[in-house]
Amino acid sequence: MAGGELGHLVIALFGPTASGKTAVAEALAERIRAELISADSMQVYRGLPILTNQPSKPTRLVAIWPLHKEASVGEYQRLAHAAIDHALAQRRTPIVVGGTGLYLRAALAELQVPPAPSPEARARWERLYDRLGPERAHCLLAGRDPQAASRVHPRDRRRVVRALELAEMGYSLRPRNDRLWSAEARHPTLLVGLDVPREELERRIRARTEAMLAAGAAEEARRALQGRLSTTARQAIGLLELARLPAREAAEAIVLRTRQYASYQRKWMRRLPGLATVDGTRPPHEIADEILDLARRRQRLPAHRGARAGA
RNA sequence: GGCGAGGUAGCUCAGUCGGUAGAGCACACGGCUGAAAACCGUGGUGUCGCCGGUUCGAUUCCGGCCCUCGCCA
Repeated sequence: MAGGELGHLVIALFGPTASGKTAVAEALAERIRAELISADSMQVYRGLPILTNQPSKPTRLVAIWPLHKEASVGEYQRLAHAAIDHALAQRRTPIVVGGTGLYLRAALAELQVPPAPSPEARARWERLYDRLGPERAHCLLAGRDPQAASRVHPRDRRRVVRALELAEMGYSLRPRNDRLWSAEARHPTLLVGLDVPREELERRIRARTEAMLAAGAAEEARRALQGRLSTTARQAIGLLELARLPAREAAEAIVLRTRQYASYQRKWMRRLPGLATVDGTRPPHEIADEILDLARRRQRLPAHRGARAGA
């Protein structure tokens, strides 16, 4: 049988920024043969190690793309699946650590990812949307893909445009197998969420922001902005703030956006099926022990129950 | 001290010719399938600075007081 001490089990760690995911993952890697794999839409970029809080221990799918590259879940998904399967083949336990809910689900499951439009098609549909206005554009979509239209709000320009592109190419925005919000996974998976109370998280976010500034985040941002930035990379928290605002204001803006991001991640945590919550305020090595305990217990269950728990 | 401007939501402000008020941001909740640190939707959270007067009724008009900012002393 492939896999190490824990067999074919994949361990996935989720939680808000500053909940201590990285430290716990590293503590786990000290205890078992493991392979750390990042599920983070910003850590994939090269050139922002401080702002995106990249781990210091070797981790897959970190710093793999230049800042001018447009990120894509589909592309990330292929790399993540390869990394996970490779680790298992080497009898290592893949530990998927992520802050980006969509990326985490893409790494664990087989999401259907329809093809990208040509830039021309996108521009054409965007112009049409702007010319018709939300209501009539949505009507047009309803005529071509009623399923998609019923799930998309007329004012959601991005999704109406995307659905129109896909309809034109013979696809639908609504996939046949909706695996995003299910517990389905490619391998038996233990999904753990680190829970940290709001007030404690706020303290950690402030401390981390100060630490980033002290570590030279402003210089990192300035350097990154000298090159071409993809629309995805330029969304990194702190990048534009540090370039445009005085240091104090930038720090406040970073704290605010990080807090908002953390609250978005908590939402994902509530919603991810099959997620086991552990107390993130305890020391990382204790949390790691608790997770290994959960993992070993999971391994004693019949495979089909392990794979489908919470589905 | 004098003159001027102002005190309305957590913040920045609008408004009410007298019938207890609303925008943006923040915040909360929900959605999401080649952008997700993105994007979309829903929700107003309030001694209208304080005290008194006029009035059926004052956040609005009148008087006094307190506070903030600016200019002049």
